[in-house]
Amino acid sequence: MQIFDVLLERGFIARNEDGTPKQVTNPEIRDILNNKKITAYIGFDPTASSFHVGNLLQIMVLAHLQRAGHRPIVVVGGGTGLVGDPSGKTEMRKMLTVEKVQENMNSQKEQFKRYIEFGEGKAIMVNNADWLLSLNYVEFLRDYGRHFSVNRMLTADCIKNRMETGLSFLEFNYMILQSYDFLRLYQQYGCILQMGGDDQWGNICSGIELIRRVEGKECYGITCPLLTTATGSKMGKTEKGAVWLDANLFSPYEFYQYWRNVDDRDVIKFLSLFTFLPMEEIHKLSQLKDSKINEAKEILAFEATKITHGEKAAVQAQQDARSLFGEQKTGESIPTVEISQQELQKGIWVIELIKKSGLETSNSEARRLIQKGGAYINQDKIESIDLQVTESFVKDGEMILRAGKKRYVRVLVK
RNA sequence: GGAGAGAUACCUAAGCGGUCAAAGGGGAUGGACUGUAAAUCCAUUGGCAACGCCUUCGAAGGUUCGAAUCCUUCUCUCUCCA
Repeated sequence: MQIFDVLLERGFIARNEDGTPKQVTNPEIRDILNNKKITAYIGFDPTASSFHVGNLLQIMVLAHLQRAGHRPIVVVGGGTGLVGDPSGKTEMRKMLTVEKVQENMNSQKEQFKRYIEFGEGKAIMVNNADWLLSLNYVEFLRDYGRHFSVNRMLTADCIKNRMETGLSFLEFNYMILQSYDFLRLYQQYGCILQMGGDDQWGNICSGIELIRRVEGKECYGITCPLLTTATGSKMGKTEKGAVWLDANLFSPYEFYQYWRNVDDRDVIKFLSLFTFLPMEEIHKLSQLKDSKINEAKEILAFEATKITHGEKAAVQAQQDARSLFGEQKTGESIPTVEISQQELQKGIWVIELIKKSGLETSNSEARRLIQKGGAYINQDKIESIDLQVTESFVKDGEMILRAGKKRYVRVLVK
C-alpha cells in the first residue's frame, strides 16, 4: 500500500463516512504522494520546552512520510511563536518572551531527532525566525499584504471563532506569516505540501492561495483530525497536566502507564497512530475482546514508549509495570526521590514523607489521603497520620510509597 | 475618547451586610465494583501537628460591632458608539 493510503487507513487523515478523505485541499495529492518524491512540511511553535502527546500525531506524520521516501521539513516557529497562533483557541495566549522562545526551540529541536532523521539528503529543520524577523514592515505589506483579502480572512473559521471573544491585530497577522512561511519553503526547497492539525486548515489554505498568486503554482494541504479520547477530553491531558515527551518532565514509566491505561475504545486508534506496527497486526489485535484487550494495551504502551524513549526504557517500564501490578511491587523506572540516611534515623513523619515524594503537595492532602485509606508504604496500608517512618521500613535501600492503586513513588535511601 | 456590563476557588457559575472557607455542575483525588478499561455509586476537594486558628471572592483604601456583598479610587476584560 502506498503512503497516502497508509496515512488514510491509519487515521492521520480524517475520513468521511464512506472512507474518503475529508481534509485535503486537492485530491491530486494522493497520486503525487503515492508516486513521486516530494517535500512536505509541518510547523511547530515553541510554546513549551517539550512536546507532549498532543503534538505526537504531527511528528508521526512526518516520520511516516520520511519512511515512504519523501523529504520532511520541520519548521520551528521561532518567528511565529513570538506572535501566537489564534487558531483553535478561545483567548489570546500569553505572549512569550524572545528568550523563552529561543530556549524552548533548542530543547524541542533535540526531541525531533528521536522520530525523524536529519542530515544530508534527509529531513530538514528550519527556523522561520530566519526570514520573518528581518522583514521590513512596509515592504512586506506592499509585496505580500496586497495578496490577502481581509474579507476572506474574516470568513476563516480560526478567525471567525474569535470574533466573539476578541482578536488582537497581532494574532490576526498569524495567518499571513504562516502563509509566507509556506511560500518561502516552496521557493527555497520546492516544498509543495503542508500538513497540520485540523485547526490549521485556514492557515494552510491561505498559504496555498499566496503561492498561487505569487508563483502561479498549485500546492497542497492536508490536515490531521483533532484527536479526542473516547471520553471526549483532549488527547494527552492527565491530572498532572500534559503528557510530555521529555523524560525529565514525564518519566518513561508514567508514559508507558498513560498508554497502558487508555480507554478500550481508543486502543486500536492509538495503535494505528502512535506505533509503526503493520496494520495487519493491528487488525488482529482488534479481535481481542473484554479483558483480553489488556494484551493490546500492553503492546500499545510498549511500542509507543519505545518510539519516544527507546527500546531499553520501554523494556524497563514494562517490566516495572508488570512487577508493580503483579507480585514484586518494585521497579527502577518509577518516579524516584531520594532521602538521606540521617533524616531517616531521626524518623520522618509520614505526612512529610508523602509530601516529599510528590504524591501530594500539602500536609492536608497527605492527611486526607491517609484518612481515605489510599496511602500505602511497602504495600501496607498506612493506618495512622501520626506514623513515624524510620529505617525499619527500608528494604534493599528503598521504600515504595503508593497512593491509590496506580500512583507509585520509590524512595531511595542514601 | 463617550455610554454600559463585568472580574468569585483548577474550570464554570451562584451568592449581593452576619447562618460564607463560600451553593450547583465539571474536573481531580480516594473508596466500592472491575480488567491497571468504561459506566455507576459513595466520599473528599484553601492552609495549618487542626473540634480550634490563619489567609482567600481583581487591587488599594473607607463605612460598619460585622463586608464576597455597601461607598471611593485604580487595574483589567467585554458590549455598543466614535
